[in-house]
Amino acid sequence: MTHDPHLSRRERQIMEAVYERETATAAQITEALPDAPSNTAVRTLLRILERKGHLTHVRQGREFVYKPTQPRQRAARSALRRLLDTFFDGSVEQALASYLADPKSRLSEAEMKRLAELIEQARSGKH
Amino acid sequence: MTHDPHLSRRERQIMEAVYERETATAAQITEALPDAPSNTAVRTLLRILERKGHLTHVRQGREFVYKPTQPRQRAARSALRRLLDTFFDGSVEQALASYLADPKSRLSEAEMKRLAELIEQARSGKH
DNA sequence: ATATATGTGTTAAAATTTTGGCAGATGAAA
DNA sequence: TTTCATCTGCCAAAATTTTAACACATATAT
Repeated sequence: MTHDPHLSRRERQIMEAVYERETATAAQITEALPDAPSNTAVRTLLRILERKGHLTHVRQGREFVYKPTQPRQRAARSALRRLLDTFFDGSVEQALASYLADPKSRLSEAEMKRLAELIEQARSGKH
Repeated sequence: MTHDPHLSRRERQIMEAVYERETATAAQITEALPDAPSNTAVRTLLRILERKGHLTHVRQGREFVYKPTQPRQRAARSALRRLLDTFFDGSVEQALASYLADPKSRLSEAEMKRLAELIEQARSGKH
C-alpha cells in the first residue's frame, strides 16, 4: 500500500496502524489490529521495523513508544502518488471524480465549499 | 495494496500490475515487474490469485489473459478510502490540500480548472 | 526493600510465501 | 505432418514471515 513495497503483510499492517495514530506502543497496536497476534509477536515486528529503519522508539517509563522515521506527510504523499498511478493513470482529476461520484462519500455542502476554496487558492498561487 | 489486506507482497504487486493495465498475461507481468522472478513463478502466483477469487482468465490462443474479478473502479474506491483513513483522518480535504501543496504535483491551470469544475458539478448536484 | 505486573530481547519452531524444475499440452511454422 | 518454441499444471525445495516461549529488566505499589 502504501509506502514501501517490500514490507511484509504484518509489517505494513503495523506501519499503517502507527501512522494512523502518529505514535504507538506495542499494546496499542495489539489492540488496534482486528486480528492481532500475541503482544510478543507485535513487539518482535516493531523491533524488526525499527531495524529496517522504518520506526524509531523512545522509552517512556518502561514502555517503548514507536513512531515512524519517515514523516507522515511524506509517507502520505508517496502513498497517494502510488495509488493514483495504480488506479487513476496518475490523475488526481480522475481520482477526485471517482470519489465525488461514490455514493458512500456524501460530502456536505460545507466540505465541498472548502474543497472549492482549496483549489481557488492553488490557482491564485499559480500566478 | 491496496484492497485486500491479506494479500502477500508478491500477490499485491501482481494485482497492482494487473489493475494498471486492466488485463495481463504472465509474460506482460513478468516484464512489468522491476524485480520479477521467473515467468513460471509469476504464473504460479496468477493461478493462486485466481484460486483466491481475485482474478479470472480467458484463454487466448494458448495464453491465459487475466483480469481482476473486482471491477477496477470498486477496487480503486476502496483503496482510496483506505488511504484516506490511514493518512488523512479519512478526509479528502486534507488529502487534496496535501496534494496541491506538494511541489511535485505542479498542476497546470487547465487541470486546476477542471478540478474546480468537478466540484462545482458535485455541488450543484446536491440540490 | 520486595513483590508484582508488565516491559524487553533472544531464539527457534510453525506457517506461509516464493520460487522454479519438469512433464505434458497447444499453437505456429516449416 | 512434424518440429519447435512457449504455454500450463503439478509439485516440492528454499526463503521469508509470523508466531510465541522464555529469561531477564524495570517501574509501581505495598
